[in-house]
Amino acid sequence: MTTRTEDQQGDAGGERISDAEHAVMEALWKRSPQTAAEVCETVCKDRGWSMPTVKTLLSRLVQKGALATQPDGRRFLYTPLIARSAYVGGESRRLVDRLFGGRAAPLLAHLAQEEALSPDDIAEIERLLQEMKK
Amino acid sequence: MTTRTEDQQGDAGGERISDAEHAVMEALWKRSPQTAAEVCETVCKDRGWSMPTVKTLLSRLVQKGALATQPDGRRFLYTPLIARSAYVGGESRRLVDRLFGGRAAPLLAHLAQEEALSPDDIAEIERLLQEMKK
DNA sequence: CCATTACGATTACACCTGTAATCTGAATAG
DNA sequence: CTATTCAGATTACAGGTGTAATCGTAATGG
Repeated sequence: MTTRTEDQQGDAGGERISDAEHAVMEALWKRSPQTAAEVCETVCKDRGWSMPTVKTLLSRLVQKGALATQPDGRRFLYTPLIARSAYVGGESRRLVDRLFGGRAAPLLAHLAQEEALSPDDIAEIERLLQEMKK
Repeated sequence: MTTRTEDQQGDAGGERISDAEHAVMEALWKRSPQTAAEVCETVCKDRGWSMPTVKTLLSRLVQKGALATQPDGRRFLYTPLIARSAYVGGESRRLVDRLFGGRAAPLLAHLAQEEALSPDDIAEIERLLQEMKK
């Protein structure tokens, strides 16, 4: 059973994580726990956000069960509840299911056509395949 | 330059195509041109939609520049303006950029871990890589 | 003890999306 | 010529998303 109909990108809570929220998650996957201010430090630059925006996103992520909060005096420390690999795996599967009927090979073909594959990528993929076959 | 900052999934119009809209596009990529009724024939079953829903999606897609209309008596014939390969390529690139820093190899690794790669897939990917190296 | 700060919580609000019902005008049946 | 039908257009409306301002409260400086 390679194709899975039900989507479920990260389990924990099962709620979908939006694009903006994802940026916040990335910051916390890179390092955690962090305070809201620290997260902002990381993402506000890149995305042109202000603190309130980050606060909102953090709250929504907590609601969605994607982050845990741990009180630290007057503030919160935020920690991811879903692993990056779970999220990434889920999103990848979603794409492959939606666009390629669940088959990864056509995806690779497209990436190749789009020149998204460098020679290094090709070498690395071959290495991966070798390992997989073992 | 493997990583592209600007997103641009299908060019024509540049507007993003939503999930529901994508289902309609698929029907028209499979065969075109088609009338709204014909499209509904294809998708209403699968998605549990009614005609009005399909009409709305078709209209939005026309607005977004993803579909062309060609009057046929009282009704319209709809034809995709963006190629499926362009859409699929764009979406794939978006995912790879967003989650894997633009590198395809880690994506493959994840698909492998998630067991989304069958032995057939692996064989086919190897074949693709061989061709690419030529 | 009081004024200011620094947080998280609440509220805001416009746009997008999913999902339709209703309107309007033209073709067609009688 | 008129009533019905059928197509696209307009409107609807709740929930999600991006992006924030404001509120309430607890700590902190003086």
